[in-house]
Amino acid sequence: MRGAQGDLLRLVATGHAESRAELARLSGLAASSVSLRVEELIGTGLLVEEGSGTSRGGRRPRRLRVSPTAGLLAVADLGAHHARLGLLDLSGTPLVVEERPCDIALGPEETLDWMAASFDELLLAHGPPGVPLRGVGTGIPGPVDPASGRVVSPSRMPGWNNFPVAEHLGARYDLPVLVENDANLMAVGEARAWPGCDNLMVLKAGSGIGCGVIVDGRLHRGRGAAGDISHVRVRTDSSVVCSCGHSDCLEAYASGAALMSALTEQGIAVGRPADVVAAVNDGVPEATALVRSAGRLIGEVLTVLVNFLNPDAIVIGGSLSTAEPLISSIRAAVYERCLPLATRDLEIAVTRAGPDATLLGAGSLLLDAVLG
Amino acid sequence: MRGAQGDLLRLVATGHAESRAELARLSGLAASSVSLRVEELIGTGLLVEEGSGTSRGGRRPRRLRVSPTAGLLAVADLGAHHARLGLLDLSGTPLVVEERPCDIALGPEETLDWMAASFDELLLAHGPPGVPLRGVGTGIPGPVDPASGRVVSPSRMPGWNNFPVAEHLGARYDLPVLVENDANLMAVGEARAWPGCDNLMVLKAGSGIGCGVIVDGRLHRGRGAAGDISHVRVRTDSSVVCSCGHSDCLEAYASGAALMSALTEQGIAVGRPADVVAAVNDGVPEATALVRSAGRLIGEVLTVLVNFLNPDAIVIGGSLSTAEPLISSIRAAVYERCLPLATRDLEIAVTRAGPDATLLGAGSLLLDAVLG
DNA sequence: CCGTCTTCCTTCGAAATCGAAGATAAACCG
DNA sequence: CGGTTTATCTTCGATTTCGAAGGAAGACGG
Repeated sequence: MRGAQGDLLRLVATGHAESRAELARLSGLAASSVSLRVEELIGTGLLVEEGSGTSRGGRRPRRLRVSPTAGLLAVADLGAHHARLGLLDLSGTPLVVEERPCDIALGPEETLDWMAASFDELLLAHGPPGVPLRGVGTGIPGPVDPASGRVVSPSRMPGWNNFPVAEHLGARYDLPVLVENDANLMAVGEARAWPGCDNLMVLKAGSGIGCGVIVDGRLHRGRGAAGDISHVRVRTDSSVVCSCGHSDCLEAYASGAALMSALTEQGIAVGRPADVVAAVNDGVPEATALVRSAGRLIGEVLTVLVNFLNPDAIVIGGSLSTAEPLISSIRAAVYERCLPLATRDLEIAVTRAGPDATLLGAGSLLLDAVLG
Repeated sequence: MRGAQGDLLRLVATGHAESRAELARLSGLAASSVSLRVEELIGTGLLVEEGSGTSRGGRRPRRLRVSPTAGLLAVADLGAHHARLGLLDLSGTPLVVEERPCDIALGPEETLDWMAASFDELLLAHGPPGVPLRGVGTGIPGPVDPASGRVVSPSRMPGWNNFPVAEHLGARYDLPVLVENDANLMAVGEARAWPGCDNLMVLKAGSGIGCGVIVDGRLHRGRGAAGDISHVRVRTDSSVVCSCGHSDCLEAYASGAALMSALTEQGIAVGRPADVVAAVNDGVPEATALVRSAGRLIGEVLTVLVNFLNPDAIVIGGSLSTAEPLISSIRAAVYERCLPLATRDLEIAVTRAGPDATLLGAGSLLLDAVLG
């Protein structure tokens, strides 16, 4: 699937184009060439024509879709104690998504074997017969070197340091394999839900604080470590030493883990970040106050980045994103302190892609590899 | 000059390619197509063949250059009290650069007329006869809306707010016109001097503190205001209100203007940022101490941005960049506090492009418009 | 000095792409 | 309802681009 055909298929798969005319506009190819290639793609069974779209004033376009029988992608979002696993078709649409408990502290081999076994189960139970698996991807809650597919100095993944995840998966699957930081995948997944927004900051507020950056419509990796905001020094009265060795990191005050231990110290039992949200929603004043101050600290850090990057939107996801006070205090801090020029058109909102954003992002990046 | 021919010419003009073979590698076109197009470009007088390059193990390439008679670009770097003006050929090489005193506080019309008159003088004195002017560009020490070419809420340019600079220049010159923030142009100019570095932060330390950002090899504008770091809140003991209305902005402590007024208060006479550098180099302890603490504050702000953007290099230019203590204290702060993953391959260095970086950047962006 | 290698560049038939013109289909509007 | 407008899609000859093969020019090594 190379060259022009791959480009066209990708445009349809990613939802950017739905008709031959749109393909012509977006690909830069002549309409006649597009028709030719599309016929071929329909001939090979990768594209299907499906009804007609909505008119833009003239003849209605004949809607194109990636064939549901063209292939499947198996994707995962590994978390500390839970993983989300799913099967997508080649348009990135989920067929099935499941959340299962797991424990990455068991180490990479065991965890990845478990993941593969889970994929097999999903394929057996939900994979339409005869539809081939075309790619495998997973999000990792730690830094990943994009070139080698290795985990690099993760803070909360014992036994994973420098483990060649992509290589390990590649040995089992003779398919394109994607390994990427979970916040980065989440950002890619969100980006598809924010058409017209080419510059996004996507915050993952869960046990840790992650951030993925979309610049010019594409994931920004820098040298592999871009998007870290959790070890920024924040201004506080107290002083706490973070796991990274420095003092007063954002993570030590505003991450789900930090909130949980603070609440526990105050005698309020919480076992996972969602419990913090529940406490806030139940009107537990200590929880609300803590979440508020976490939002303020996060917002103050974002202030610097908003002035610098001048994004179209800040999207907040992760398990803490359902805590309303978090969002509003982030908003307050950003709007108060940023330059008017930077916040004039800035939207600060919760995830549009929902809890599957990471899986959708994995699908999106995998498509590039599969259709490349 | 559209399509494939423009692409080829641009590759030669920007110095990326020097031979047909290199053009083929970089453009993705077949070698045969390149030859065809290059012959045409030579035929129209835009390219010339000039001797041969160095062998890479086989036959020596026939070196290609943009013809010196293909055209000229007139570029300017407007500052508060001085402007640099220059003529470039279409490969972006300066024919002549001059620095002249000016005063932007006289307002846009008068300043732009003065600029145009200066261009005319330069063309008369240094422009080879018969070589046409092909584009005009200028850097502005304030925010510029890239789409409209207007100045937007500048802090130190009385009378310029919302003035349509591009339109005004376009009325005088029937040519491509470029109007862009000076730090952004400087970043583009530096980028050409840092091959292999696709992600750069370029700091302009002069009267103000500007920053241009190169992401993936291209200037990042965001919604037009990207790159601002001067109004970030810094941690200090004292408290100062900035011109933007907030307190403790970086600019209020670490800009050349702030250093000048602090030195003046201590009875040391300085009239421009270069005087501060001179005082440092003369071993005036107050000056050195001030510059050190400015560097530390700047470095602390950069810390956040380095973790987030994970650039290949931070380049420091502007008139304060020759103060060695500034550079070293920025380095110290960044290396001390950033994540090891982010600083592992990070270079922090002074400008390679020198004082003409802004002019070179203007030339580079203008080329895109001229050859587009 | 002479053969071999590498790289650069051109030649020429094959293939892909373009673009103008026309056919098709639906919205819009008196 | 029928003409007008708008947009989508196809047809087909002209143009561009490709790519394999070969010639040109120098490096390298005996």
